[in-house]
Amino acid sequence: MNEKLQEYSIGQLSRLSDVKVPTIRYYEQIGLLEEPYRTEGGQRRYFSDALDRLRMIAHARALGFSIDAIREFIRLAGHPEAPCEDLDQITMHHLNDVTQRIQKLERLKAELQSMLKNCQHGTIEKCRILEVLSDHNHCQTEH
Amino acid sequence: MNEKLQEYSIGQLSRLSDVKVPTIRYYEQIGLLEEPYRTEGGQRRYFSDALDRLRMIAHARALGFSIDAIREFIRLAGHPEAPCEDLDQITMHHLNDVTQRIQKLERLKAELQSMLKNCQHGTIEKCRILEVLSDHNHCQTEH
DNA sequence: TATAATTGCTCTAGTCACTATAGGTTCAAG
DNA sequence: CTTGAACCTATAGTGACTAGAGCAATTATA
Repeated sequence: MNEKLQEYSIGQLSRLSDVKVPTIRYYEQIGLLEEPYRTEGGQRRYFSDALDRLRMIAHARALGFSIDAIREFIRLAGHPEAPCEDLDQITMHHLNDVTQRIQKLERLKAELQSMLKNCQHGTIEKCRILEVLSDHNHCQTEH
Repeated sequence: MNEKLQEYSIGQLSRLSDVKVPTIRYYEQIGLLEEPYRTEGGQRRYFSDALDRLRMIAHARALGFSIDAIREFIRLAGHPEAPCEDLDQITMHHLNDVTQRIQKLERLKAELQSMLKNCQHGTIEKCRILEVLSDHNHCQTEH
């Protein structure tokens, strides 16, 4: 049996995490990922803990958290005994953000649909799309 | 009666359109707004047509259209004899985009809500938020 | 009319979260 | 030992602005 720790090159880490190679280097540069050890030739070599963290980062990004929020997650993960209120706060804040974005987009969707409905498929002169775009008062909703 | 055309400084235009001064200059720079005439001292002076266009741009931006899409609107508006199908196409494309963005955000919202629901308000160590972040398999939906 | 306050000017650099490119080096397979 | 893929650094580019420095012009007040 192999007792040695599994090592990964940056390319392997990329394939395993679905994070692009330049992005991994970028995360290292901004301090999200620890600097890994290097081979004699200067190439990065990672262990599975780096993979775990990278997956966590990728997942949080996919969930829409900002880099700063992730930085905070990582910081909090280093204090397992602390209460998780801060964690809650960040998540709640993000949820509010997402909810607002959805509302905005719903309004936009309604307006786009009405734009399409109102277009008589004639020439631009008669097309209300430009009209709607030019005149905010045509809007049914605030934005 | 004042027969002279109303003139606006960039600051007045900004207040009337709710577009910030540097943004107006930026729009001019990228060719969305025509270069206005200048006073002897070199300051920009606008007429109401610029205000109309700026409002149109601001409105389209608020609706989520990209600068490129707006450029396209302006181009099409300059050819009123052309069929408005192109415009329709842009709008339709945008509508699809918005619909997809909404769907994605709805999934995200559900995920965040379940994360918060599962939080036991104890310590970070036991908090499921970090757990969920670290393990994609906790997710009910794709993202 | 003098001065002060405000607004304007250009130019450059910064934001976010990457992505792309150039030009060179190291590694692993055959 | 050679070849070619994968790696390295450094710089610049993306979109749509935003911020700052260091001046100049305009407008309001005394």
